[in-house]
Parts: sequence; C-alpha cells; structure tokens
Amino acid sequence: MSAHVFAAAAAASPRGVINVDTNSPRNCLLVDGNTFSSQIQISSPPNLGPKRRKSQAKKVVCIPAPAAMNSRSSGEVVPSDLWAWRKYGQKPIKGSPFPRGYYRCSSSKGCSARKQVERSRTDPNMLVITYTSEHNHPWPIQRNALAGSTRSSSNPNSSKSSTATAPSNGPPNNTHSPSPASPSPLPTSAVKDEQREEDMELENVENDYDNQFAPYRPELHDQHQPDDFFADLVELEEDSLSMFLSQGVAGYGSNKTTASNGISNFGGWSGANNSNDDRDSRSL
DNA sequence: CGAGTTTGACCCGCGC
DNA sequence: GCGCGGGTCAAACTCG
Repeated sequence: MSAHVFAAAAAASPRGVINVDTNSPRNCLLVDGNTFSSQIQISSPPNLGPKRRKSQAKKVVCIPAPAAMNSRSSGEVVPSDLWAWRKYGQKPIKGSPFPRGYYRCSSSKGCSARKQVERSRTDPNMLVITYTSEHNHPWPIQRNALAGSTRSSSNPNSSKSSTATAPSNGPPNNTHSPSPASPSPLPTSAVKDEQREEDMELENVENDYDNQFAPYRPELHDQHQPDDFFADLVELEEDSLSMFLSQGVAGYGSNKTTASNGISNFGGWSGANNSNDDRDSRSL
C-alpha cells in the first residue's frame, strides 16, 4: 500500500489555480508507506486576487481508495479523518467518470474548512482529496463534536454515510484510548480492518505530510510565520504529532492495529486563510 | 426531532 | 459578451 500526497498552493498554476489533475495521480506525491521516502512539493499561497474563489490555497492529498467498502452509492470512497465533515454537494466533473463530492467541516459552526473528494480519472484506485481553507477551531473533542454523525458511526458498512464522521478514530486529545464517545465501536471484522487500514494510510500520509510540510519545531512554535503555509497546522497538531510519532507510524507495516487510533488530521491544516470565501461570507 | 445526504438550481470565475 | 464548468445553496428526503 502506498499513499500519495501532494500538497500545493494556489501558485501552482498561472492563474493561481491549483491544477489538481486527477488524470494524473503522479501529480500527487507518492509516499511509500513503508519507507516514507517522500518528496513534497509545496509552494506558498500568494493568495492572488482579492476574491478569486479558485485562488484559495489548497492541499491536495491523494490516497489509494480502498475497496468500495467505505463507499456510498455514488461509488466514491471517502476516508475518514478526525474532523467531522458534512457533505453539501456533489457534482459530476467534466472529463471524469467520477463525481466530486463537496464537504465542509461540521465540527464547529462557522468553520470554513472544506474538502473535495473525487477519484482519479485514470486511476480509480486513487482518491484525490482537496482541502480548502482551514479549520478555525481546535481539534474536536470528539469527532462528532457538533454534528450528529450518528449515521456514520452506527453503520460504518452502510452504503450511506461513511464520510462525515467515521467512528473508528478517537480524538487526538484522547490519549490512545478508543473514543468513548463512539456510539458503536466497530466490531472486529474485516470491515474494521479495512477501516483501520484506511486510517493507517491516512495517518501515515498525514504524518509524512506533517514531517515534510510542517515539522514541529519548538523554536518556531511561538513565532508565527506567515510564510509557513502550515504553521498553524503544526500548532494545532502538536499533541497529535507526538502521538503519531510515538504510536501511529511505529506500527505501520508490521502492526497496523497499533496505530488505528486515528489521528489522521487531514483537514487540520492551516492554509492561508482566507477570508476570500466570497460566497460563504454571504450565507454563513 | 435532529443531523446528514441527495440533488437540482443558481452563482460566478474564467476562457474564448 | 457569452458560454462553460466548477462551487455552493437549499429544499426534500433519509436515518437513528
């Protein structure tokens, strides 16, 4: 198993638009789960244009889409991460046989974090997740902090709801104990393994991502660097990272269940925030 | 009943 | 200026 991570910012393209070419999974950074031999390309978001919707900084994460175990009717497989995501739209993308799902963070009201989930056109096994904007709140105490997510939790194997709030992962604040808030712990089954495996991937991706993008550096911790695209992320994830390093990654490849604790803080990045959310400012 | 999902319509950026 | 296509809204629906 390998995970692909590609991080980029709006500067990636002439118009300041990140070209998430789902045709080419190679655009995503390949992260070998075992060796972590990765190279991450990142460019700081200049935030061109006053209110260019497409100019927003984005973080693109490509992960291998596991089987349709976690899929919904549309066929998209959405990995779970720490944050609670609520789907607010889905659109067919021209040129792609797979629709793109639009999610926004429901962990906190007013959080502008969003993500788009779509499959790679050429490699249906690859899932391209594009994170936009940042979370304006700390880690949720529990995944479904604000939003119900009851559906997802209680029926992980259901064709519906797998995305928003997967129950398998406990909050990072939770020191390696299965989330007590989890309404219905997954049974030890193949499904669980799938989920765990998936989370494992995410964790490793994220961990690698963190290491590459925003390695936690105490000396830098208190000085906010605007240039550091993910500086905030580091601050937010300090605890989580420690857990990562101590538990999650260590077990990868050999003892997958070790890291099933799930700290895949995919959405927990801090982009150049934004305020350019021209649309949402209207209705939110 | 509350929260999430679905889905069609609408808005708006961007290329021509 | 026009049309295309992506992104978002919001009503209806589903589910626990």
